[in-house]
Amino acid sequence: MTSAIERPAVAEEDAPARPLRKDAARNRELLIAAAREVFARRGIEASLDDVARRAGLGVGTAYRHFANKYELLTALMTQTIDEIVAQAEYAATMDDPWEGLVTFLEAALTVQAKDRGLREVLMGVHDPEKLEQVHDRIAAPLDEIVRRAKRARLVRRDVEPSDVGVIIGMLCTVADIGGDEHPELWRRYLPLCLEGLKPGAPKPAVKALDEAQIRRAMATHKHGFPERRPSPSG
Amino acid sequence: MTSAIERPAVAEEDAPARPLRKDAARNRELLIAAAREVFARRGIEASLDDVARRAGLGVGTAYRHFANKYELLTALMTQTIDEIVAQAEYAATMDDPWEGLVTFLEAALTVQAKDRGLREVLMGVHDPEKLEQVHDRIAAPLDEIVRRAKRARLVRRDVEPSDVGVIIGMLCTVADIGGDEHPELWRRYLPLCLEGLKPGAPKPAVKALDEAQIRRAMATHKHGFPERRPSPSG
Amino acid sequence: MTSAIERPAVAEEDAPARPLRKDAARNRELLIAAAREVFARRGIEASLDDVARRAGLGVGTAYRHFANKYELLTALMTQTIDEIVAQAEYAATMDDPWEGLVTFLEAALTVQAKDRGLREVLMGVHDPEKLEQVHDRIAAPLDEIVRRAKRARLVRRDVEPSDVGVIIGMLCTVADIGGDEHPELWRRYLPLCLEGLKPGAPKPAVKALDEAQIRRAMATHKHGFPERRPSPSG
Amino acid sequence: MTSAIERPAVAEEDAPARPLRKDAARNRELLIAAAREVFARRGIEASLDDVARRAGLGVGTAYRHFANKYELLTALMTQTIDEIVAQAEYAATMDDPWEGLVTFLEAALTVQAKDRGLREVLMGVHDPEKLEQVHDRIAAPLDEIVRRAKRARLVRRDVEPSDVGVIIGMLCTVADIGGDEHPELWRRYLPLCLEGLKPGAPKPAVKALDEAQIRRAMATHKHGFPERRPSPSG
DNA sequence: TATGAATGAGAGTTCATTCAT
DNA sequence: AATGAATGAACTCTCATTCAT
Repeated sequence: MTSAIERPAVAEEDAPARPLRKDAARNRELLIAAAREVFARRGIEASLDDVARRAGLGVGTAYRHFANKYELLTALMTQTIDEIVAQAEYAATMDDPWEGLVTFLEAALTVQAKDRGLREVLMGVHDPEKLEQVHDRIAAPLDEIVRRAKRARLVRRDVEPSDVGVIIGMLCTVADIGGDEHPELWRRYLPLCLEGLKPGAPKPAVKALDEAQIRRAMATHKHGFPERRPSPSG
Repeated sequence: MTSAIERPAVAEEDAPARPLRKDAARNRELLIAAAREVFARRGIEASLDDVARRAGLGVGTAYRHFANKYELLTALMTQTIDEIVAQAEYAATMDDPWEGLVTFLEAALTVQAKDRGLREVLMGVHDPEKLEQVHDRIAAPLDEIVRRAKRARLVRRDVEPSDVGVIIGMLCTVADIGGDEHPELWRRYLPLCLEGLKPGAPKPAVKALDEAQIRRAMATHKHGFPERRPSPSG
Repeated sequence: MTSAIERPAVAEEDAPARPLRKDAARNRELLIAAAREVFARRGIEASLDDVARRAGLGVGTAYRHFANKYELLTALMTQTIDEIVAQAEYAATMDDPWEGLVTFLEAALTVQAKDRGLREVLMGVHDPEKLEQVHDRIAAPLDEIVRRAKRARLVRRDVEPSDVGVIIGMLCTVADIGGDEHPELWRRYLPLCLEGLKPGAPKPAVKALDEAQIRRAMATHKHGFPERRPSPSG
Repeated sequence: MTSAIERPAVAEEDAPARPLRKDAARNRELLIAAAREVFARRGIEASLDDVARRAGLGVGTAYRHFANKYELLTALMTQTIDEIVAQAEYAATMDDPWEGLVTFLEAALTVQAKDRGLREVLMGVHDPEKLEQVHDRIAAPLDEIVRRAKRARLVRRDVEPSDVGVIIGMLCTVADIGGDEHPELWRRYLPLCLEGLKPGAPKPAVKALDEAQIRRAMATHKHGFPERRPSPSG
């Protein structure tokens, strides 16, 4: 459940993942924690200076650990994905497949509902490679969760793993709307969404995305991240 | 359905809204169209320079028509809200209440699904006054739509107008995910959401927001738009 | 006589005014020197870009040291005010009260005559708070200078400290007129003004401003500096 | 005493001063009056758009009458100079030379004291040619005023016409300081200055500027007027 | 001729990123 | 390794000036 992130940004390419010196590792965690707080409150617009200051470190240190702001954001996401993957793996083993599905959704939302910056990053991912990794890790347990629910006739045949991802996105939006004042609002719409997956519900005319499609869809640059600009010369 | 945008930003005092010169009116439309395209593709982060360039005009012209970037965004929103309100009013009069509800949702989504910037504005606008106006105009027909559906026992008693607003938001997110490649993806999740409103579906433990709550929630500054600053000209 | 400028603009919170790094301190001085030159020559209309260029630095650096153009101007003014206050304090202790008065006027003018931007700021600053501070510091020695001259019957009874301030302003104008070509022109009009203060000279029909009045008068926004605007970063 | 300005800006070079059509002449006066009001209140920073709006005309019309903002400002000055020249001519004929001198100074100040923009322009003149014309017209009566006062031993031998000009400037500054709240403050400092001209007063060590010098000094570009910028290409 | 829409250079300011200390 | 000063491109907005209507 804790972060699996171990490589600093400076470790180019495929260095053998040498563990960080202890204080460096600590700074990395400080930065991620600070980023989470700052971005959670003010969104991804917040400046890295602010993040660094919150972490009690200099900006330079932030750049030693993360090649750029986007990398830091990605690290946040990765860390969270780690948690969600863990939850998915656990949920995939629960006795009751329905409970597994619900547990997974609740876990994912509980993590994301509190963090605006995180939601922004998760929906606006830029690095197709990174996203591939995420998908590679979540695909199996999510598949399993959905497959078991289908086998037990708890959800329709046309339901796909991508549906679960989309539903998480939808409920993130509800969390956005609810904001700090109604942090549990998404819980109203979770059963609502689940209801529509049940065998009794009509099968929608539009098909779900398959795995390749959802990968591509999410990898498409959608959210206001600037193209990597040419580095300032000075 | 017609545009509510009629006065250029320069009308400062109490000018009687004299109609624009033909070329100015055309440029205004060019700007709005360009803004829609640019913001639709790149989000509200896009610069007014880019909008003007896309319109084939100078920045100054943009500022002649809209006092600032935020006003332009608002104009876009207003125009669309007009359309949606019109749709709501129409839907509220349809013979079949269910068809009315579905028609309204489809209409709203059809408009918003294509426009990321618009969705950002609609979810993130922080001009409470403007948003009040929007709510003031949409409240009555939306109320009517929901009331009729409830009276006909097509949706549960605990369903509120705010639920419809939230569902629109959720489906906007789906549109975001679908992007240009799967522009109809949201149609898969519309029936799914509707299913959850039906009397057969379990009543969620969390209550819907009432009107005052949803107004407040949406008015809360979420998406980092700077406060309107006083002009520095003195 | 020493500079009162010690904290960089970045010290936002309650940092204990840690001394600047050596290079930063040097750049700060470069900036102030450049600002003095540029504003002295071209007035406060000159752009910060020009100031930075003259200092051989980037604009960003100017903004690291001064929150905005206005702050830089204030820093300049503060530095000079320090000098003038010191001169006033010294002049107030001179054996010969008349020599004290003249010495003070000459000192103040010598400082200001060379610097158009400074004169503009001193006459037009509209930060009432800052100006209050200036007055607070200069009031006592100036009072003393005038009081001693009056007690020694060297100037009329109706002369007020504000007269000295006004005379400085008048001579600044002469310096303006003289420009670089006649930098000492103001010295012609200094005895002229002093003559009018002597007991033999007729008492003017119009009374001098008292301290409260001159404070108000000088605090009134006269030279079009924009209000400090709230930062748009939110 | 009324304006002697008769040529529109469009009359290039030395057209034979054809009188303007009546409405054009009226617009010209409207513009100058509006400019006076606007610049008087807000200084020369005010925009031409504001001036034109105040005149009830379009900016374009302003540019038909004045080649640029600076020309308009100059027209203001010229108009005032006309008044002052007329006053000078009148004062030069008064029986009592001292009364003539005082009358002239009071008249000049009365005109200028009320108008901040005017003072800014008068001190910041740009067009050496225009200034030459002004000097050419004021020189004779001013000379006469000073000569008569000297002949009657009312002022020292070293007093020059330029001294009177400088004193006007100094008192303008007092008017600046007095602002709207103490519009008569300059009257306190007029006798003060005059006292210093009297034969009893000591002769200053620094000599007055002669006519050529003061012409040059005032023609020197001192105040924040931008170099004529290259016209925008679009 | 009069109008006011259009233009774009330029101003103040921010912030991701680099680099000297 | 850590720091934070420096950089400059980019952004929003203004206004003198031009030009189509």
